[in-house]
Amino acid sequence: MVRDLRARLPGRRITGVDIAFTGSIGYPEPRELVDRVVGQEIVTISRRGKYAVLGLASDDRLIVHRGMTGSLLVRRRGDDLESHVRLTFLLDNDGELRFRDMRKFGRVLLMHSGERALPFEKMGPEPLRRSFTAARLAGSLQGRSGLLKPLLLGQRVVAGLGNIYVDEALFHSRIHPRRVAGSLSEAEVGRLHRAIRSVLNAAIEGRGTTFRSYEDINGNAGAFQSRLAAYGRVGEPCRRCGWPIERIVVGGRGTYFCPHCQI
DNA sequence: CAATCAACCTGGGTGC
DNA sequence: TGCACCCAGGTTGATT
Repeated sequence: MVRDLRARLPGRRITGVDIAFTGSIGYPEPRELVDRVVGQEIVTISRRGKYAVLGLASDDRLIVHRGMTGSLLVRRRGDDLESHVRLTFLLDNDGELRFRDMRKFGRVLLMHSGERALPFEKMGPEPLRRSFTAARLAGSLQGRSGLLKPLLLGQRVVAGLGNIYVDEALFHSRIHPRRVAGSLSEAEVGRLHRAIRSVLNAAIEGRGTTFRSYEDINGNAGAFQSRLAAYGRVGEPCRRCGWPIERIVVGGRGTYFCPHCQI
């Protein structure tokens, strides 16, 4: 999503904001956000964990989290309005950036670059950067008595993993999702580290996973769902050993795994 | 501090 | 058809 936005938005100026649901704005008050955003040029597009960051010429940053069902759409003025569009940023080229979010769990925030961005404060390393090493992962898991999967979902050990990609990473590293985090051997941590990176790289390459509502900035589905090995495949044969994939609940989240391969 | 769990929302699917 | 119930790519704040 960020790569697509980067090809379309830099250089555009925001000429207005239409707010259909104020709850989608997390900070500051809607009035202030509009005042600070209108007239500003979008200069940079970046990402931290699951947050997209739109850098404005004023050094304010628009920070977007899609929640469970959110999407950002780049449309032309007058294009048919999708359902559940909560915010619309009007652009100076007759375009629009629409924030669509059925379940209203997504948020848009505006923070100055000097301001401490709370969502980022306790976030762990970027999984695709060199600073995320197997040794660092091992150090973060060591001594932890909680379950591995909820820890990986917590964004503090490593940023950006959600329920689908955690299940996929655990499948490919052949680790049971109910393992205690601190119990992994060095070899297992190495496999997990490698699997996290390969799964994320493959999912980005596949332009995302459309299991239900994920859509890119043009409204198109991703393609990675066809390459999922565990998530959502309950009852279907494991791609490694043929045993039926099972669904259990771990940390309150639906969890798919192969009870034969994942120890 | 760490772990657990309800709460926030809307809609799709299933079974009776 | 209607209705109850379960499930869903996430995070946070209250409670153990």
